[in-house]
Amino acid sequence: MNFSPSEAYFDGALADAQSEEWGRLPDTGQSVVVEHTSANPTGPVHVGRARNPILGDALARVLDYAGHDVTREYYVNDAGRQMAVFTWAYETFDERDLPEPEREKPDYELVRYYRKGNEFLEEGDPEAVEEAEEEIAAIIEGLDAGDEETYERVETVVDQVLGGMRETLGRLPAEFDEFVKETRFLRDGSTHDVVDDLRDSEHAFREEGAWQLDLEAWDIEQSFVFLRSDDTTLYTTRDLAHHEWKFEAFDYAITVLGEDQELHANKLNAALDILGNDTDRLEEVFYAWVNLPGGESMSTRQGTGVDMDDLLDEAVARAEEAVRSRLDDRIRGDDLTDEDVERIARQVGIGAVRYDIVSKQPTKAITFDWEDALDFEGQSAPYVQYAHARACGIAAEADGLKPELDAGLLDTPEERDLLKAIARFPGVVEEAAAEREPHQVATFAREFVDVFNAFYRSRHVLGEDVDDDVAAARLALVTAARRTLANALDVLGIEAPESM
RNA sequence: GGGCACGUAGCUCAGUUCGGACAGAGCGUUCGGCUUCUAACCGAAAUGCCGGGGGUUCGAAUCCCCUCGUGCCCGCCA
Repeated sequence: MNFSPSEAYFDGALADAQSEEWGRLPDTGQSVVVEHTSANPTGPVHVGRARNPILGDALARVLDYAGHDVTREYYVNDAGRQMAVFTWAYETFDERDLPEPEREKPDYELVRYYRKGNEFLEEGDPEAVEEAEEEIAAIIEGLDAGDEETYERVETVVDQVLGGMRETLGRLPAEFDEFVKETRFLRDGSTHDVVDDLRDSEHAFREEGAWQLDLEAWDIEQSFVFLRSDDTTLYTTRDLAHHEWKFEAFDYAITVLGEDQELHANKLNAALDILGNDTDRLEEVFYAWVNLPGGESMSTRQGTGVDMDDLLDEAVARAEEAVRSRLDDRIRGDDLTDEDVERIARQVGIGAVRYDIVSKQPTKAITFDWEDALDFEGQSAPYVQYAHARACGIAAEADGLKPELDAGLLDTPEERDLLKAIARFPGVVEEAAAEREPHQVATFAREFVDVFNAFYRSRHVLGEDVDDDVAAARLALVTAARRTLANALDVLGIEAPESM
């Protein structure tokens, strides 16, 4: 069977793609909360977890383009043992006994206490360690009981560290609509309500003083402890209350998690089911680790790994070098100021890092490699950004020419291929959103550029040998291509420079 | 031991849901292209038992079973 699209299809795509809204789908009326990153506020964001904010942010963006009402949530784990250890360490150790911070930034400054505290607990004098453990336990109990003073002590640490982390994440950029603190569900009593409800369920039992759930019916062999024998709650218990809040506030909830969280997620789902929730409204997107070349994993506690700030700085520095080295043989006469160079370097450098991560299937493990992450040629953000800048260049040189929306004048194979590629974009957004796979948009963007470059090479817009009406139609085509590129990059959270 | 994921050119990866044309890109290698809207680009060449074995099918990278390798998980941690 053979069929081909009608002229109306090409005319429609050409017209629709002139809009800044190109690729956006009609409102679904559905609210979706995308929880991502949610890294414990223990120290600087490192590259080992870089996939979470980049994937999560891109996922939120593609769902937004697909017409959902998206809320981006960072769940702040401020109630666990880690934060109790951190708070104790912060109050106990003297700054004079700590090494110099790697950066003048609160997350780098405070993580020194956290590392020192952990080191002490591992290697310190047993009696002193026991004493410390008592203090730590007191903090956990204070939080669990909703004690205001304890809450404030912990908050002092959490808010400072989180502030530093937010700054780093903002560079990607990964920004959030809500920072939801775990302690909120202790202070409002909802965690303890969950405990009461679970205790009444037919799956609950008590063993060695701890309350737990038998999840055999969900094919989970390990039981789910929801109340310790000392009657304090666990992270997972609080997460149940957290998710009941999500069910209350949103139609749909998606969580971006590392693959190590899968069992936890399954247990959480089963317990939410027991509590009578519609767990079809909850979904997880898992990603595999970013590891270091030697197979070493990145750890905040141990201080191994590459800090995200260092990666981004290096990316921007290399991009600036690339921009400057090209300044001399630029043909286009738009003199770039130092400010322009810096802006472009930032857009290109950070875009390259983002694209490197967002373009791959999240379930595949990545070994971090400086050269690969900072490659500005081939299948990369700069490749797509460059095509966008070229398209902008044509528009900038086209003074006086008015675009003409007439696909009938665009009948060469290169023009037809480009029209078809433009027309595909909304469908790609729809598919990527439905599958929760932002990397499909990255693949589309790269393929789109191949088609655009074929057109760019063979069909000039501005030239003495091009008829005026054809030039006008081609200008409209270039505008549509430019819009497609800009919005595809926008879905991925990558900026589209108008000049490079 | 059990569960989940991954294995496609020297390297990094698309394609696997929903089976269909000689399996596609980029990097690297070899050759070629800036008096023409930006060469961070483009063209050409070489490179593959799609981890292995079996099965289903007219047809399998794709579905099923087995197997090998790698990562992650199997806490009254988060």
